[in-house]
Amino acid sequence: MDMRLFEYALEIYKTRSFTKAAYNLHIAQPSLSKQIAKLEQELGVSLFDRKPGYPVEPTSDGLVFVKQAEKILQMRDDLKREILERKEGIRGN
Amino acid sequence: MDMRLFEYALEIYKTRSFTKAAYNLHIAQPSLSKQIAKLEQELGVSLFDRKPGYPVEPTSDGLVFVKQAEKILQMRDDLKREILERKEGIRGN
DNA sequence: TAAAAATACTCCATAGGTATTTTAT
DNA sequence: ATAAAATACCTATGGAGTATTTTTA
Repeated sequence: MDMRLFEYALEIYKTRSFTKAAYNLHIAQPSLSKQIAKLEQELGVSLFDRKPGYPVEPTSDGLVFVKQAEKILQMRDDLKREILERKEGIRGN
Repeated sequence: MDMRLFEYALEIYKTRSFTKAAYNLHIAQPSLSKQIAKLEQELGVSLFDRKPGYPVEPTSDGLVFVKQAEKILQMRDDLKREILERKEGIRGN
């Protein structure tokens, strides 16, 4: 379960669509479907309800997952930025 | 920058050694060295000071990185556990 | 000279791609 | 009939391995 999957799940949540999410993530739709299917298998729960003709809906597990994923991604980005700041700031310690 | 790298950096921090960390992580020492080198390049900072004959020391950037990495890994594990609990608990929502 | 990390390759697992099929409206 | 997701199969990137060299105390 790595962070790429967090980004994938989050984008599906935001767009309510595998096709749109894949487009925004710059990967092909089947690649995205496969990754999510694998993640759902690994967790043993379904994260999204799909029904052709309707928007993709997160399950209650999916909602928990996506919300926490968002926090974790935020922390990672904060860390990256902090290292950047330390590198460029006037700081010799 | 994915979570595998967080685990790698954390183990080096704990053991103060690439060789011991690689052993604990069940990967070869050169593989670990390569991954850390790549990470350091990506961040543009050095995370660990190596000197043959002395324990590996985290740099100040390395310390910041490792501490935050630890928190992020903890959150990921919490999420995994939470999904598990929801699956197995008496919960129908 | 002995230890630990770095290099230089080789290999393979899997993320990702293309083509097609299925599904529900 | 259509649009979106799933399935089947193929490709290739990069994570990991083995062998070897470098470093410095």
